Amino acid sequence: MNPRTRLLLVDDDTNFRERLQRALVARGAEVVAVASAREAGGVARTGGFDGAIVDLRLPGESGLDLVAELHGLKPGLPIVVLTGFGSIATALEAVRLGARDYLTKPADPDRILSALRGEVAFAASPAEAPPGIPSLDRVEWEHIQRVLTEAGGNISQAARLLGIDRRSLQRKLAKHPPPR
Amino acid sequence: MNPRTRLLLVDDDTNFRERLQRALVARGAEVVAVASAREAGGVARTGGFDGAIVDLRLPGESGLDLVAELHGLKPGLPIVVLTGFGSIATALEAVRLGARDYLTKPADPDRILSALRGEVAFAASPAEAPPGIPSLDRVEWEHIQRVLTEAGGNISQAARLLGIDRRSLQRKLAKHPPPR
DNA sequence: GAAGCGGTGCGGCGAATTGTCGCACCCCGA
DNA sequence: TCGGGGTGCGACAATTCGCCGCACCGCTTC
Repeated sequence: MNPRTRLLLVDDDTNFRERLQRALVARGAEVVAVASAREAGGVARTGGFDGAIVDLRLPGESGLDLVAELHGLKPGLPIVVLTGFGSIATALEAVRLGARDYLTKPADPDRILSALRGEVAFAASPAEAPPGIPSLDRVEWEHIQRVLTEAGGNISQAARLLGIDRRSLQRKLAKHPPPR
Repeated sequence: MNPRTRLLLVDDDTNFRERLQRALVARGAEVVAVASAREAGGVARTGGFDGAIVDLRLPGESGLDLVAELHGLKPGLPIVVLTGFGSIATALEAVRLGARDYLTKPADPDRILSALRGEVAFAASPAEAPPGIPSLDRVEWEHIQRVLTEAGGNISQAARLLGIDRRSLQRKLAKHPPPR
């Protein structure tokens, strides 16, 4: 990440995009941030980028298509896909289309950078890290966190998305600091 | 799937393995089923297989290692990875190691076969199928199903794994036919 | 500036769910 | 035949949830 890496950031969530852009710039990268696949296609054609960060849920065109497009433009380009809460199917699809890695959204900037560098970060140990079976509370908690992030921290909206009462969400958040 | 396809099935769960084997045989395949990575490595070396189905959580060696081994033995071999409840990270890792697809475990035999054939089944539409945000109930229910399968239908054990009371699990199962 | 709108925190209360204990029954290996 | 473990189910108290309502705030629009 040294000679002024140029990155293309594509995400329609303004807040998230700007925060991530700042974080990446702070780490020494040059970041071109756009909000749509259309814009991304345009600027990608102009400049030589060293990597791309693509949100999967984009207005209009799917991020998946953008991945394919970017990959076609410059086959070796490291692309990482970001998404609010991903499915295994779309993750595999993204990789098949040329993405290098696939991260879920409350994503650590350092994690993103190392993914772009190709450090899979996880394959360190040959044996799989046995995840154990997550408790019900655990799963619930993680899902709440994902949706909350997805909703941009908006509790009311998150509650609607989760199909529970806002009050209940508040209580869950208040009690549940870390279920484990 | 015509001229007597030979498949290698690797899963340590006897019940699940035999059920799946029967289902595959019923669909016209010849199936060699083994319970461990060690056995799998042995028989894989002997016979010409047309595909392999590998459980990720195997006793001792990880299914991931087995995937790599099988892939090394015969690079073109279609391998699908099965797992009780998978993570995106391990799914990507499995594909990197040579697996063709990655399915979570209450898996439809037909789905497995089409995955082996390379029909990604999902990539039909270029645009992503927007999964929407799963409700809390939905997520809970799906997780319960996974764990229940993992426990081989043993309600008491599943309840322990989920960290809830057996009685509660019973009630959830009784009420929740399909939360949606 | 004053509505109007949507978000947040919080109290309260009846209804629904959960945790727990107990009991009866079954299957299976010692 | 006994003991261990699984299953279904009833009962009851303890929680939690759904659903009001209220107060307060920031923002956009008249």
